[in-house]
Amino acid sequence: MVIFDSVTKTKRPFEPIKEGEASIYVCGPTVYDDAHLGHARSSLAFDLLARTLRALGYKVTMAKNFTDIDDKIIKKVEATGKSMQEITAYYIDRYLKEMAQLGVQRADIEPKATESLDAIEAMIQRLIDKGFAYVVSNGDVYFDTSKDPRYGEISHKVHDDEENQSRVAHNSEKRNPKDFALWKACKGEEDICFNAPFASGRPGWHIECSAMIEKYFDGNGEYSIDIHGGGADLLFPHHENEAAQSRCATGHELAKYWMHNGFVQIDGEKMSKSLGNSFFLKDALKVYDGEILRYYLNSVHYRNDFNFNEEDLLAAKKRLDKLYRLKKRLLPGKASAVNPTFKKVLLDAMADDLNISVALSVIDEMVAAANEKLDENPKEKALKKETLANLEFIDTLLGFGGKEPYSYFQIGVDETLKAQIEALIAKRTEAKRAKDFAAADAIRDELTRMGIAIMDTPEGTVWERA
RNA sequence: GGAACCAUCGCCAAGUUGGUAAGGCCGCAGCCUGCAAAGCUGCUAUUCGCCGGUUCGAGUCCGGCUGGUUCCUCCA
Repeated sequence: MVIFDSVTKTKRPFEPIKEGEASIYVCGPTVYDDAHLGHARSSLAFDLLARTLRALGYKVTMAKNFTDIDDKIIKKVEATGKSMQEITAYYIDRYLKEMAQLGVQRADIEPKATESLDAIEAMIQRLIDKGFAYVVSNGDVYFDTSKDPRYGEISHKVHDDEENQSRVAHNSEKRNPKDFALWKACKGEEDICFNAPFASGRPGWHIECSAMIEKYFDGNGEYSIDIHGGGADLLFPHHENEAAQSRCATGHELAKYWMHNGFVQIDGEKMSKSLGNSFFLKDALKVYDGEILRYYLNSVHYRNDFNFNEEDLLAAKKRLDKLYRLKKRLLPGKASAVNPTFKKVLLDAMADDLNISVALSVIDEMVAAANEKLDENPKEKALKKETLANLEFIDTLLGFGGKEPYSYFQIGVDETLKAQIEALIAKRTEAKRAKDFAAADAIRDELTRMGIAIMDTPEGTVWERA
């Protein structure tokens, strides 16, 4: 496995800190609102990472946190009158359900800030004790970036204090402009606060992740985890700050590899709520099946920016359709063993920093080759069984193609409509038998108007939702 | 203002060590079909934003320009 490390900006061979294992921590969402397409993309990208590493034989432990203490959540509490727990539990539940629709496997560890306060406080205390952090008059605790000579190495940000000074002038008690809050002291009665030795208050955003990683991963004395992931926007300041805190608190580096996924745009425009475009994942899921969205969102390399639009989505759907049409030709039957060459080529592609484009092209070629052979000899049992096994492998590695093909093509068609369609097809088959092609074509037109496409096969007429 | 990344066929998109452009969508022709659809076959960039340079040879390296995105503030 080769991974593009955002810190060195090069592809580096994956050499885990513990032989045969892979520890991954991905920054999850702050749960104050519904998940958007960007969350989906990040989630999907690291799902692919975990699946690939598992397929390569690594024992993967993946953690994805929920930030459930945050200013935006507090604002939502104030705006809705609901409790913080109600709000965060609601959005966590929705997030998990929507990601499940995309075929994202659950993380092995899903830590929450509210459940990690002990670790957070301990780490802050350690930083204070070691002189890397300081408490100011109101009880806020800041990390002293000047005490960490390696601060800036993750994001390659140059210290340009002069310029930044003006921006953060109001934080007068900060010793350096780049210092950031580890703990925010309670401001008023209505604030949501937790007790801590330094002051009643709540943790800063960055410390959560550092503390959770220390809590759940042992590391090897040199690094705490193998891979730290997240959106490209998190590189600075979030990951820079995480790295600094952990480095100073533990004496070793946080992660051996850093991976960052690219951004999602919609129809060429920056994704924002004000645009009113299908910003939320839930809206996209109303229109498109999760599996298609998964295929589409994963069809572009995770580091590239992604321009979400209907035309491309449709092209992606057609590619997936082809795979399922092949699957129709293979059933009923049982899978034998995956073709070793196919497996190797597919895995090699994914092992190259998740080269999904090559992986998908390998699949397309496999599908075409199988169709060709089946055209020649529709009853080739060994081929059918092997192809079925190939499809199973694709499902395990990439998370699509696992459905029963007829149901895939009939998503959103209820039983009544189904019966109606099948009755029409039966009528058409009768008309065809009687060589009444005008009547047969009229029925086909009617089905087309209903959004149903039909195709005649040696085994009879089958239909799909167009 | 500072920094990073990107720019390949009508559209999406691959292309570590420079060696002569994957795959998909669309389109065209053919096979198959009562006709279609589906599937298959063939065709579809002498060319990789522009201008220079290095080299026997560059999409791939270097410099400049143009265009786009991102980060420097909460953000996947």
